[in-house]
Amino acid sequence: MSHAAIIDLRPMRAQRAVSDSCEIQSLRADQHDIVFYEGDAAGRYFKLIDGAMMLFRLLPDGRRQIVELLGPGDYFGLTLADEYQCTAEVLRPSRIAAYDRSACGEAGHFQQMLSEYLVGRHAAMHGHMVLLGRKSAMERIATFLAGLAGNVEEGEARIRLSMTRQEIADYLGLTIETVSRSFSDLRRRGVIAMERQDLILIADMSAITALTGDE
Amino acid sequence: MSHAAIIDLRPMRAQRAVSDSCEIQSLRADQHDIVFYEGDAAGRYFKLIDGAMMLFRLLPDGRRQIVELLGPGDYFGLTLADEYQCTAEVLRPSRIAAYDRSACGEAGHFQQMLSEYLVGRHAAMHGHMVLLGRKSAMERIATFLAGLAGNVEEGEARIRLSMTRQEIADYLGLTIETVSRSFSDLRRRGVIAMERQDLILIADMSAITALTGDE
DNA sequence: CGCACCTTTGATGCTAATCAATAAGGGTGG
DNA sequence: CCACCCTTATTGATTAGCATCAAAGGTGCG
Repeated sequence: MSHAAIIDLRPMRAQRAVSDSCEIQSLRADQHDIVFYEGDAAGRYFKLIDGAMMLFRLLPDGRRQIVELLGPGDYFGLTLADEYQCTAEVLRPSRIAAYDRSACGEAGHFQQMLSEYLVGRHAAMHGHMVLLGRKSAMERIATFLAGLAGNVEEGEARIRLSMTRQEIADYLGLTIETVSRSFSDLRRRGVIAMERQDLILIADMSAITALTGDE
Repeated sequence: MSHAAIIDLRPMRAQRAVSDSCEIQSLRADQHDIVFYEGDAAGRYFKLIDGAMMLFRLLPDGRRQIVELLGPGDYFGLTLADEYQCTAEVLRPSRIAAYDRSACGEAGHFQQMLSEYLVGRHAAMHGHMVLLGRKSAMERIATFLAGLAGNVEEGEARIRLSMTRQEIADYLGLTIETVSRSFSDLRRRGVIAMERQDLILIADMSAITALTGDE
C-alpha cells in the first residue's frame, strides 16, 4: 500500500508523434510507477500500448479497491472531471501513449473508437460487480484465474501473475490470507500447480471453470 | 426474483419520431416490466426519459446482482455484443426512448454525447465497486442513502425508495435481512425515520455522510 | 550470507448469511 | 368500510465464511 510511488515515466522519444492527431507523448514505465494519483489534475488521458496496469481507489482509512486491470490496448485516465478519480499504477514494464484531453475532444473517428471501447469495459465492469457483490472467495479466485487464462477452455494453461497476493486481494475484495488459502486449497486439490509464486499452471481448466459460479 | 415479467411496453405514439435521427419509438412502462432480458438479441438501445430502472445480472443458481440503477437521462442496452448482457427492469412508471442500434452507429454528435455519458458512468461504477469490495453493511446503506439524497449536505432530506428491500440488498451485495437491520439500527439511533416503508426521512444528513466510509 | 519483503499457515473472532417465525402493509372483495 | 390474504419487512437465534491477529517459512537481492 505504501509504495515509494516515484513518478518515473521516461519518454520514448522527445518530439511529438505526428502519426495520431492528438498523441503528445510516448512513455516507458516500470513496476510500481504511478502514472497519476487520484486527485491529480486530469489534463491527459492514456492508452496502454504494452504491459499491465491497475487502477485503484482508496478509502480514507487505507482500504483499497482495484477497480480495473488493464492490458495492451486499454485506455485509462478518461474522465470528464477536473481531477482523476483513481490512481493508475504500473504492474510490469509498460509502454504508454499519452494524449491531450482538449485536443482530442472533437476528433471524429476517435470518438467512435472510444465509445466502443467504453461500452466493452462497461460490460466487463458489470461482471466484476457480480463477482464483488455475490461470489464466494473460491468463486472469485476461480473467476480471476479463468479470466487470465483467456480463451483456453480445457486442459492446461500457464499463467503469469504480475500482481502480488495483496493486489489480487484488493482486486477481488478479499484479504491476502484468503487469497493465499484459496490458492493452497486449489493446489492441494491438484487443480493448479505453482511453478513459482507468480507462475501458475492450471492443470485442470474445466475444474476452474466449474468453480467460477458462472454457467 | 420470479416476476410475472410481462413485457408490456406501450408505445406513446405509433409513428416514428422524426426529431431524432435514430429514435424509433417512445414507450411507457410500469413497475416490474422488463425491457429486455439477458440473452435477448440486442437490436436496440434505450434512453430512460423519466422514471427509474435497474439493470441486473443473474448467476445460474439465482443469485442476483443489480449492476446499475438508472434515472432520467440515462442510457441502457448499449452493447457491442449480439445479445444483451443484463436484464433491464422498470422500478416505477417510466418513459423510455428506443433507438435503432445500426442506424445510430454513424451519427456524429451522438457518438460524442454517448462517450461522455459512458465516461461518467464509468466513474460511478468504480465507486460502486469500492462499495461492493470494501465497505461494511452499514457503510453500504449509508452510501446508498447519501446517493439518493443527492446534493443535500446537511440537515434533513426526504427520500423515496422505489426499490424493495430485496432489490436494495441485491444492489448493495447484502441480504434483505441485513438491509432491514441496518435501517432499523439507523432508526433507533435517530438518524432516519421511516414515514412509510418506502419513504425515508433522513433526520441527520451529516451523520449519514459520516457513516459512508468516504471522506 | 543476511536482510527485507512477501507468502503461507494456524488460531480465534466478528460480521453478515442463513434459518425461522412474527409483524406490518397494501389490495381486494364481500 | 372492514376483514382477509398475500406480499414484504422486521426481528430473533444460530451458523458459516471470511477477516483479523500472530507467527513461521520462502524468496530474491544487495
